[in-house]
Amino acid sequence: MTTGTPASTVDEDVAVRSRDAGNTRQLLLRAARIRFARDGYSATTVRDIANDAGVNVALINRYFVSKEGLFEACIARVGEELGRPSVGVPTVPQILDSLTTQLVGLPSDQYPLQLMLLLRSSGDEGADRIRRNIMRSFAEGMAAAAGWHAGDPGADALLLRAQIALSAALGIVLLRTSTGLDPLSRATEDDLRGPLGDLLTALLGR
Amino acid sequence: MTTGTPASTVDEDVAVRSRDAGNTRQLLLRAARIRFARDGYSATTVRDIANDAGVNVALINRYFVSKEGLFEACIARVGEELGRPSVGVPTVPQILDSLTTQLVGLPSDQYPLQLMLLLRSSGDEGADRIRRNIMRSFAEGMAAAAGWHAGDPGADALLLRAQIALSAALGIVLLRTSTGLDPLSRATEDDLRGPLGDLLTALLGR
DNA sequence: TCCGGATGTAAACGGTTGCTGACTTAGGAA
DNA sequence: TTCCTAAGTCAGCAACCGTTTACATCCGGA
Repeated sequence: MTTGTPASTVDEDVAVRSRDAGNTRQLLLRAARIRFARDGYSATTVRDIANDAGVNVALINRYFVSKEGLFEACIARVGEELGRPSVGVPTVPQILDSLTTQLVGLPSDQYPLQLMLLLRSSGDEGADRIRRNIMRSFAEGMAAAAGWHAGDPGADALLLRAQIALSAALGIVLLRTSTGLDPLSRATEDDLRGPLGDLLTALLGR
Repeated sequence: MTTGTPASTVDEDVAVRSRDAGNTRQLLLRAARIRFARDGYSATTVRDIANDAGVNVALINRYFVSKEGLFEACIARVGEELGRPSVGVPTVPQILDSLTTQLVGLPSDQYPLQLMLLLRSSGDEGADRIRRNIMRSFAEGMAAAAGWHAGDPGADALLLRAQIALSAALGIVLLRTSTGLDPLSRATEDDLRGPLGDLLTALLGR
């Protein structure tokens, strides 16, 4: 059952040196991201990842210590790429824009890898802590658009609403990718923007 | 890593006959539901389930053919219990009520098992089809509250909104149970009703 | 009372898992 | 050219996976 659909063996980066530790690390990371995001942690085997990356299995343990370590590196990379802080407090429409694009996936990838990875858990405390921190800051960014600011006492209600909005986004990603539920799974970015806009303003205000 | 926290070995039903196929089937189903819901399909082992149920492992294959078969039986039971058709078309407030209670879990269970199971996939086509059908009819029930009725041409937008509402509910369940994200994970039914009500009316109208 | 099917048990099967250690090989520094 | 280290290979381990098989045991109907 394991192998399944290969995650489109990564073969970009022409003119690579034949022996380049940094490059093989990247190859492993890219392949692992896709596998973990698409199939989940425990359904993914290290041999699958190594095959997709075109790399020997043992190198996973060399460069990432363990399967857990590789997963944690994937999650951490999501934190870096998703956590690029936009200068200043974003507005609700800005949040809507970035969310909808993240939600259908960047055109370069065929999956919204970042958000899909956020849905996955390995059960390991290290990776889960990173994941939680990403979500926390993500939600705080959304709450800030509604007037919330850090350390604000008694404003849990606003933070809760932002976290609910985040839940909705992740739920949409999950149902779009892991079920064939129509019209949701076939909906385009434009189809989603309207309902999602209503959802956001209802939770966070105009 | 597998065994983990035991899923509170099921020991209800006093005065059971010592050898009762129907009863052991139920024991296996209850234990499996908790494991699958809490840990996911591939992270759950048949030995875990059998231990929790206090039953020999081989009986899983006897009564459910395979691990897949057991999972499919769990999903099907969700369909039965969740799909109890309320007479007539529900109103949005009624949907809100049933959704919030389902969302925090029935007081008898410590988890919202029904919705958590809906989040899980085994990759098997049989179980996934059942899952999809449950979600479809669930979303159609919600859309009906907003005036949608089956076969309505061009009303995909309304069905899409209902499916987004369902996504939101499932996303909330996922984040509440699989991450320690506060205040969301500690929110009570009352805390959730307000934001969730706004969300529903924004998507489906009053 | 006896028997036969239903129910439960124990052990093992082949395959897969993550991981390791001993090894070869490439490629730059001397 | 030589040599040493980083990078990659290979075979295999021990544990675990889902499943099967052969066997024990119970219990209701004859």
